[in-house]
Amino acid sequence: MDSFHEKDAKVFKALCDPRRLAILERLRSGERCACVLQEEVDIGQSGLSYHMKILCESGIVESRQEGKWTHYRLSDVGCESAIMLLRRLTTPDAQQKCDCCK
Amino acid sequence: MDSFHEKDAKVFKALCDPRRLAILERLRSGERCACVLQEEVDIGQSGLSYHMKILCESGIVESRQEGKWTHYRLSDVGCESAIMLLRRLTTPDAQQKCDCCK
DNA sequence: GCAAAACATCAATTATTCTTGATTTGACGT
DNA sequence: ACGTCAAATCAAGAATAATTGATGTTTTGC
Repeated sequence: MDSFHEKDAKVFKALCDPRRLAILERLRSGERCACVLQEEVDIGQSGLSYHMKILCESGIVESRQEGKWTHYRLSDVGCESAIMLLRRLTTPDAQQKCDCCK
Repeated sequence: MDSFHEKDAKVFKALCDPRRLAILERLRSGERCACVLQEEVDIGQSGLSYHMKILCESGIVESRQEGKWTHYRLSDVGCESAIMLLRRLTTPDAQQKCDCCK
């Protein structure tokens, strides 16, 4: 299919899993390291890592390495561009009717 | 899992498929009946019906019956509330740090 | 009432995503 | 260099979602 729709879909794929939404909700109150997130959302280590990768690749979350810890936080830029994308996708264009709608 | 996250995820599930994004894009330029959409996005009849159901159930699209035709259009209310949901999910809260972030 | 058109639904297959435990990698302290 | 801890990656299975063709439903025209 169209590659730009694939790319847009990726952002929403990051948002369409309840566990990832639970993670996002935790990050709203500030940066967190993986080990803390893991407890807060009650998930296994490899499971958290899997979901964090998806969130980071979508651009909504960014990570910061500090020694052996990884800290995650919401990305201002990523979040804002996700909102703008959604707005763009749902904003009406020029008003044209198809044939069968007169 | 938390049922409210399940419910929120549903909106984004509607948006995370490239074919559905292609459909949305078509609807931006105005209402369309299923038969026209089907041609425009090059999909089979039952496939379109499947995707339209998901879009309608998310609230982003609404449908209107006219005889044997079904017309679909973007829902102002649904689109706006999807944007507000995304904004809410990505807006930082009170700034608290977890223990290991000092 | 019958046939056809426009969709919706169903059922079977395929594809994708999620989960889980095991292994690997990289950083740190000793 | 070795052991340990934090995460990432891998691999196998389970769960979900998408595709496709067949069947069902409703409306319209005859």
